Amino acid sequence: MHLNTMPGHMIRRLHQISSQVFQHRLAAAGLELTPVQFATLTILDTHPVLEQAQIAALIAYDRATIGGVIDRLEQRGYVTRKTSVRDRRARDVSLSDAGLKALRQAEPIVTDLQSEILKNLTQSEQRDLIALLTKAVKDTDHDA
Amino acid sequence: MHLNTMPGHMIRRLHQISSQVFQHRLAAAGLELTPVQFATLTILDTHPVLEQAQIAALIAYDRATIGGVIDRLEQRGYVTRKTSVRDRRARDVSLSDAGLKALRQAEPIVTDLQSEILKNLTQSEQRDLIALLTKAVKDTDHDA
DNA sequence: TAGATATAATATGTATACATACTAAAAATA
DNA sequence: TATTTTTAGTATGTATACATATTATATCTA
Repeated sequence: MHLNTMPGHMIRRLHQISSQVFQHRLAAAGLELTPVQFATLTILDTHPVLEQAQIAALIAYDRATIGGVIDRLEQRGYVTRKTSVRDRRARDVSLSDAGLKALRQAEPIVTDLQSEILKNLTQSEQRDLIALLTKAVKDTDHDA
Repeated sequence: MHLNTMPGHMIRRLHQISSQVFQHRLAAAGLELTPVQFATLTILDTHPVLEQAQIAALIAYDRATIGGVIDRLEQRGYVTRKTSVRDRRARDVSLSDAGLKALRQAEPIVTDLQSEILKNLTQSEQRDLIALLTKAVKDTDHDA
């Protein structure tokens, strides 16, 4: 059994590299945002108010995990959370001014670091990989 | 900022799909092995004895994480661990009979599930993706 | 509309994943 | 060889990641 021929193994390793580059680059810029936290802030930037379940759906996440992510973002003052008037089970989450500021600081760094994740590939290969990843992830149903 | 054009985000999502397919397929077969546990057993299958640091290096892992993985594999009787005679800091890890048996049961399922992870891609696209992943992960130094 | 079903979020438990600090032991070097 | 540096593993703390169970609230349906 050769791990290096198994996409699952290679995907795990690239994900690992990706997370590390992200964390290190942001830390080097004095920011402390995880990839998931960044994704959450990004989604909230284009949707003024979202319930946690909607955030989970938009960035393809588990509801339980998102709860913790929002907890930490709220503690740091990056998002606000209040019970929805429409549905008292739901919590309306919004980006705060501080959250927007952090997001704007992070954006150029995150854009920049993408090519570092794929620095072993040529520009053309990077485009190919992104296209393949996009198609691979395209939502038919991997869960069915 | 569009998450869907960022390799980091797409890689995270594909990794997520990959982990879920792995977990569900193995559970459906009555086996409870995580991707990392499987990778560890696989490496030990081709190396009779390995120190934890060597395992970490071979499957590209953190030493602290591997410690926990080995703990759980040892608890379940899949590996044995004893202090190295050559270096009293190190622990020699080996596959047990039970571990080998679990590995042999898991192997065909894991081989099988790889194509399910990439089921949105054609055979040719799957090959292209694996080639690109291999090159992307190729060890120059992402950590430097 | 009452009872069944579904859903939003939380709580709990397990397993990565990694940084940092720590201990013990080995290796390097002055 | 004494001292410094490095290394192997563990401990601790934070943050995903997800399964399962629970609670509160909506929604569906008989």
